[in-house]
Amino acid sequence: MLRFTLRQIEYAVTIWDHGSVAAASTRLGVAQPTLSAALAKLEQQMGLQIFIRHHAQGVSPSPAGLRFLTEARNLLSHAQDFQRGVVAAGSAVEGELSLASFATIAPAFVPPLIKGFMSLHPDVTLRMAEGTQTELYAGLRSGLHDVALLYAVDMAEEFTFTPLASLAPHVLLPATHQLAHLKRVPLAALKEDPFILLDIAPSRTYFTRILDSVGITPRIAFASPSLEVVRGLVGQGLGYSILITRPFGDHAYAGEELAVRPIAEDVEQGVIALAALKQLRKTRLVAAFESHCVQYFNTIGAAS
Amino acid sequence: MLRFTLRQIEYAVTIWDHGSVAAASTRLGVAQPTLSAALAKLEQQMGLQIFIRHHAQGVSPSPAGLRFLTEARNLLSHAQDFQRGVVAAGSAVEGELSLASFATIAPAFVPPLIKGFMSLHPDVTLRMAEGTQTELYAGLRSGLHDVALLYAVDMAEEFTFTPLASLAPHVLLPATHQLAHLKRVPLAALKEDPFILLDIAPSRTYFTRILDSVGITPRIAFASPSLEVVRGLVGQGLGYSILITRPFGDHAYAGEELAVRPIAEDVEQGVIALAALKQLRKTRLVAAFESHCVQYFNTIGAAS
DNA sequence: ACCATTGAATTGGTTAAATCTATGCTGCGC
DNA sequence: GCGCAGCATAGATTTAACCAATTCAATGGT
Repeated sequence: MLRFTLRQIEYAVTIWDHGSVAAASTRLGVAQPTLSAALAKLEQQMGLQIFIRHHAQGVSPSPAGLRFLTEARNLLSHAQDFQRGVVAAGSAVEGELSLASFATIAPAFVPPLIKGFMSLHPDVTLRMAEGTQTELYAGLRSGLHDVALLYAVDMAEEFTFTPLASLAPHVLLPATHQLAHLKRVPLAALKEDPFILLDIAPSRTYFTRILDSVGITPRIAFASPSLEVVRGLVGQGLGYSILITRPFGDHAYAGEELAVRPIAEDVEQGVIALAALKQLRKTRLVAAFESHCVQYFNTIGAAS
Repeated sequence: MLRFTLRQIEYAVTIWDHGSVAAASTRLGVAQPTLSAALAKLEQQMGLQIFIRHHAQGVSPSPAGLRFLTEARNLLSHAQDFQRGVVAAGSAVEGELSLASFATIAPAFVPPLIKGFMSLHPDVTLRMAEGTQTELYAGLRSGLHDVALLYAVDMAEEFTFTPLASLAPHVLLPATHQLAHLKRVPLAALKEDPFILLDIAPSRTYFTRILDSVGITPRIAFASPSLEVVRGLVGQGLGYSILITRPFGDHAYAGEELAVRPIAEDVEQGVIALAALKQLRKTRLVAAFESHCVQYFNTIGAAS
């Protein structure tokens, strides 16, 4: 158990600096007896006499007290530095921000987002992570991440969601497909085609829900958790797919040309949101990042 | 003003270590609501949420809280180290001891004293100083020295004195003096000789008091604050002196032979004592040094 | 030699803080 | 769904911090 308080240390060091209890009391804004009693108690708890009292001439440190006070001042500085750091972390936009992002969202949006944010707030260190929706939620719950960039589905009560953008899914066809010449492809026309599923939670349920909404029960030929593998399979002519994420250049990894077409039907859009734990009080840093995200997605006009 | 207490820090770190308020409360020996309230207050004062509460599953640090706790643990360790140091300084025989000594006492007694003490307590650092009686008293009063080795004269109420040895003064004559052949020299026989005075406070008053006690008003031919100068003057045949300190080999600096003789009359002895400030609570180190001094002077049989 | 001044300690009473016991509330596992 | 685990709240009590007024001791000026 600690036998002293920081306040006692602060008092003792101030008395040392002023060479007098009375002078220190005005400096600290407390009454002189308060200091006198606090000092006496500190000395008693430490079992060490710190000051020699000179009647009507203040006090001066004893030899042992001098060593005590020197170390005490170190400790006090440490405490003050600590507080400065904490106050800064809570009130200024600086420190460390842990951002997690859904795997298919990350490549397109995270780089420009953090570039913009870092240029606004150069003192911020960003820590990044990717994962499935389940991992992101677990990470928020456990305090691993401050915020997560994800699709606004499976939204539990315990999180707050700030909608950032609404993205339309598109149909992905081999360039050689007979419907590839259409500006907009009706899903109904693909009813009999083999379907290639991007199989990550929650994308899996989202895409099947879309097909269900237009009355299609897909014939799932392949399923892969990798976006690029799905695109490659489509490129090989093995079926069609529905995706939201659209990498630059409509070619698969191996180079096969792909046809990317809007869906003719009116289907549910994918809403990208920034999620955070509801019970967690927002730091200024998190608030700043959140508003930067909103502003960024407004700028690129992704919200439809 | 500091916005936290060491106790709050201690509580927060313990909660972190146990991952639970309840577990930490049993560990700390306080009730669970105490911790709950203390934590809530700390978070409020810091303007920062430190822990995420998981219902029925304890708590875990938030991202910002983790940084807070890491720094907080540092501060706590610092405080604990500090306390360990202070407790050790108060209770163990180690640390620093500031010893002042009267100039004519120092050369003969301080070296063997500190040699013996250091071999008993190797962890002690000794700081030494010399001075006149006035300077020694001032040094004790101001906290410059823990203890002072001096003659027990001018003993003010504010000091404690531990008598260590009682030393008889001796007469110092030129070897060629007509009384030099006597085993014991009566001061009365020197009534008309010129007197050479060691002129340091309080030696001056001590020696004149001795002469006064045997009915002599000395004819002071010379006075010097230096022991070796006095001995040299006697060696030159310029008079006699009375001294307590007796360097090895009865020769002056320049080599003249001196006759050192006991005083025939019964005169006041010089009492060497260890003085300390009465109002200053003794540390264990000071007490150990004091008893070592007593024991050392007993051993050499200097107390008569 | 006296007296005013300075500065620490003491006293008594008040307010704020820390802590306790008892109880309520909420999600998790069986 | 029901019990259990674990944090939060409420009310009461003890403890600590603080202040105003006073006392006491030593210094310095007249």
